[in-house]
Amino acid sequence: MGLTKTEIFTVTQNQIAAFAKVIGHPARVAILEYLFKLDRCVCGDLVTEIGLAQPTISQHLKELKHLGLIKGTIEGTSVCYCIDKKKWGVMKQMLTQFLDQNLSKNENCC
Amino acid sequence: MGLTKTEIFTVTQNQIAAFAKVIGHPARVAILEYLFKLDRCVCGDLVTEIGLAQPTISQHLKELKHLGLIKGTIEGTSVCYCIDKKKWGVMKQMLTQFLDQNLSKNENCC
DNA sequence: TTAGTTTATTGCAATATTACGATGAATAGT
DNA sequence: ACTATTCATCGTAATATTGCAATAAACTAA
Repeated sequence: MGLTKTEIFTVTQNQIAAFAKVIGHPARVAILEYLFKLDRCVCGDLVTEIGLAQPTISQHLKELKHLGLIKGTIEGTSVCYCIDKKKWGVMKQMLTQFLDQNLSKNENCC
Repeated sequence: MGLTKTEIFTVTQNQIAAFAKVIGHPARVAILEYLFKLDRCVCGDLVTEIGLAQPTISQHLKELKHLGLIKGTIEGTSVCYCIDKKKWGVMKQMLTQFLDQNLSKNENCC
């Protein structure tokens, strides 16, 4: 069907999945890394930096914006994007907690 | 096209995306959480626990296994799954490093 | 106003993902 | 051998994602 049955999972499980999903594409990873590297609002040069067509980049930015991970401010003809640090912190907390589940208790298995 | 252009990204970017992608579905989040909760090999009851049809669960397990996050050992008629702690550690390290990018340097932006 | 610049949106094609019924393969118990 | 159980695979339908050309929208500068 291609349609995720979100209703049978918890809110937290769906949120973790949503955050992870948006990172689950190398173009979006590259965009986020670039925004972090410059550590300022980036106006325009994302298309040449990443190497995908402008509509494609725009679409990836839209998804990142939709989750709130980046925010864009209009600056003349161009739009400047940067990380939303608050939302990034929320994501980091959720994913870290998921990744930090205890690995060690049981050693006599597998 | 529906086809990711992996060749224009770095190996690390693709790996981060691949790990994140597999977590990017609530069923797989639920499966992993359940395996952690029990902290032992789980034989069989994943289907009833998660609430999706058996072929669907089997497919999600296959993806988790393909990335090496879980391993399954045949135990009579059933197959027992558990977290591959070593691989989990690798993923945790990669994603944590990505999430820990410095947020603080520049405060006079956005 | 006109032309140039930059980003968003639309429309489309190709591929991927999600889900499940039906079936197959392997084993255990009788 | 027969049956039941469990998991994997196949086939299929529905939806989602990725990518880009074409176009629109919004602003700047002359």
